[in-house]
Amino acid sequence: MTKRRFVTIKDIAQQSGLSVITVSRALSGTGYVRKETREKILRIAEELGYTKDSAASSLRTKKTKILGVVVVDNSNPFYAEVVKGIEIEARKNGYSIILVNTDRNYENEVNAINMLLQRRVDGLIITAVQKRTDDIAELVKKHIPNVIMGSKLKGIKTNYIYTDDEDGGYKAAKHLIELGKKNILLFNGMKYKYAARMREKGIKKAVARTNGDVSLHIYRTIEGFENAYQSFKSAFSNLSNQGIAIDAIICYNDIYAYAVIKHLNELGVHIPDEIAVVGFDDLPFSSILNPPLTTVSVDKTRLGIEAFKALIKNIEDNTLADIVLPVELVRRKTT
Amino acid sequence: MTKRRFVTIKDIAQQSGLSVITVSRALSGTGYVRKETREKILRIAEELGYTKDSAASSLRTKKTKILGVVVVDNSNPFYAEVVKGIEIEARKNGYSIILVNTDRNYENEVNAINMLLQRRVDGLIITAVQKRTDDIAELVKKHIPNVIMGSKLKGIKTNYIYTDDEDGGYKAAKHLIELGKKNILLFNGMKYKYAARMREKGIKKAVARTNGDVSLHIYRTIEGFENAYQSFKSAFSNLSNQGIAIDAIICYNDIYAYAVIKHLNELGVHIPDEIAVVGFDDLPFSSILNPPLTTVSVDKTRLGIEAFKALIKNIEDNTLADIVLPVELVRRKTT
DNA sequence: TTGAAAGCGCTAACAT
DNA sequence: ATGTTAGCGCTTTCAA
Repeated sequence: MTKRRFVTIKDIAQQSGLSVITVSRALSGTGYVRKETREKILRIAEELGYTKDSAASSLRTKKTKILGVVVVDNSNPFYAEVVKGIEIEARKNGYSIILVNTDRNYENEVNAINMLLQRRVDGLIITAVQKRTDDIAELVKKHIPNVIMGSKLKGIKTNYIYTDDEDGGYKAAKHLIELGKKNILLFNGMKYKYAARMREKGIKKAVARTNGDVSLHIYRTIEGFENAYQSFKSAFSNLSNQGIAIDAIICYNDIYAYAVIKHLNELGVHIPDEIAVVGFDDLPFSSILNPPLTTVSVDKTRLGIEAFKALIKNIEDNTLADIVLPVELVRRKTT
Repeated sequence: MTKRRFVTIKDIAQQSGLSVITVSRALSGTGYVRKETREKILRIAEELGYTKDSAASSLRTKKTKILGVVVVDNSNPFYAEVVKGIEIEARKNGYSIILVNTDRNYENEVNAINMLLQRRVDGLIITAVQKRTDDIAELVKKHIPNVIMGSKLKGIKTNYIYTDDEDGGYKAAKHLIELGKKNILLFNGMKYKYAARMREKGIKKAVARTNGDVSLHIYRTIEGFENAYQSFKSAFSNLSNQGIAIDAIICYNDIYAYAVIKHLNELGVHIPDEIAVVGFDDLPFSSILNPPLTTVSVDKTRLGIEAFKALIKNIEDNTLADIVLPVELVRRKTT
C-alpha cells in the first residue's frame, strides 16, 4: 500500500509562515484576509497540491453536503431518470449523492437509512418500499430532513412529491372510453402501493361516469417484466374462460404494458383494434417500441429536480412540501 | 431549523461510567471488552439512540468506506446496470457509493474527480470521457486507487476493466458474413472511443478474411438516439446516392440500432431479409423490441461487480488488474 | 487583518 | 480488561 498523505492547511501554514486559521479563511473565503495574503496562500495551496478534507470540515460544521438517495432499483428506467435529475441538480448546488437500492425489500430500506444516518447526510430522498413504513416514521421523528417520492405514507407528516396518479388513471380510462371501449382490464400493481391505488381510483371514477356502460376488471401483479408476462398470461386466459372479451387494457406501468403486448402479439391479437393498451410512466423506450405505446407520461427528471429542491428548502427553512406533478396522456399507436 | 444533536460515545461513556475508549471498543468490536460491559454499553447506546458518526471515524482511520462512481450518464441503460452491479457489491461489503454523471464532458469529469478527492473516497470507478485523459493521469500519479471501465487509456498505468470489444466486432461481422451478406455498413461511434476502435478492428479482421468478397463501409456518429437517427438518415441516403446497396448494418450500440431500425421501417425496408441489423450491449429492451434485436451481449451487472472487486483488491494489496469480460452474440430476429 | 486555543467525534498507541 | 493521552484536519469562538 503506497503511503498517501494529503496536504493539510497546516502544511500551507508552515510553508507560508501564516497561521492555520488564516489559511482556512483564505481557502474557504470566509472572514477577512488581505488580498496579497490570500493570493499567496492560494498559490502555495496550488503548489503543494492541496485538497480540502471535507470529512474534517463536516465534523466541525455539522454539514456534509451529502444527500442520501434511496430507490428501489436504479436500473429501472423510471428511477434511473429520477436519480439523474437529482444528481444533476445536487451537483449544480454543491451536493453529492450517495445512492442506495432497496430492491423493494424493507430490511434493505432500514439498513440504507441507518447507513445514511451514520454518514450524517444532510437529508434523504426516498422512494419508500411501502410494505412497512415504521423506519420512515422514526426517521421523521429524528428530525432528519427527508422527502418521500412517489407515495404518501399514512400518518407520517413529512415532505412528499409524487405524480398525479389519480388524474393519470382518469385520463387513461377516459381516453379508452371515448374510443368506444367497453370492457377494460386494469392490469394493476399490488395494493400496498400508493400509485396503484390512486390510478385505480381515477380509472374507477371515469368508468363510473359511464353509468354501467363500461365494465372494469382488475388483476394485480408484482413488479418485473417476467412476472407481469406470466401473470398476464394466466389473467387473460382466466378472463377468456369466463367468456369476458376485453377490448382495452390499462397497465400499471410501461413494463407491464410491454409484457402485455408481447403476449397479445403471440396470440395474434391486433392492437389497438381488437385490444387497446395503455401504459404508465412513458419510459424512453416506449416511443421506440413497435408499436409505440400510448402511455401516461410524467417528467421523471423533473421529479428528481423538484425532490431535490423540496429537500433543500426543508433543510433551510423547515417548510413542508406536498408537491404533485401533472401527468399527460401521450397517445401513440396502441390505442 | 430543529436543533439536532446526535448522541456521541462520550454521552454513552458518561451514562455508563466507563471511558470513551471502552465504549468505542465495545461498539466497534475491536479489542477486549468484558461481555457484560459490552452488553451494558450496547444497551445504553440503544436506549440513547446512538448512531456512529462515520465522518469522525474516517478522520481518524483515513478510510471513508466510500467509493466514487463516475459515469457518463446513469440513465443510460448500460450504465444503469453497471452502477447497479457496483452498488449491490459495494453495499454487500460495507461500502457506499457517491454517484456522479459527466454527461461526456471533460470539465465535469475533472470536477467530479476533484470533488471525490475532497471527500476522501477510498477509490474511484470511472468510465472515462476519453476526449482528454490528463485528469486521470494525475489521479493515478496521486496514487488514488481507481479502475477505469470500458476503455484503455494510452500511457496510463492503472486498473482496467472492459469487455472484449474486438471479439464482439469479430463475432458480429462473422455472423453476417456467414449469412451471406456482402455489403456491411458499420455505423460506429466516434474514433476517440476505445470501444469503437476495438469493435472496428474486430469487424475489419472478419471482413479481411473474406478476401474482398465482402465490403465494409463506415460512418460514425455521436451518442444519443436522436443524433443516431438523423445521422443514419443522411448516411443511408448518401450510400444510396452512391449506388451502394447495403445488406447488413453493425451498430455501435443498441440505441444506434433502434434508430437504424426506426428509419429502415419508415423506408419499408424488410429486416433482416433486405438488411440485417446487429447491435452492441444487449440492453434489457432489446429482447422486447419488435423485432427483437440481434446484438453482442455483455453482462453489465457483472462488469460493475468485477470493477468493484478489482478496486478493492487494488486498495488492499496494490495489485493492478486488466480484466476483459467475454462477449456473446445473441441472435434474435434482426439477422 | 491575523492569531491562539479549543473542540467536533472518533480511534491508535501506549499505558495500567 | 480498561483507561490516558493525543491527534486526525478543519472551523468556531474569542483576542489582539
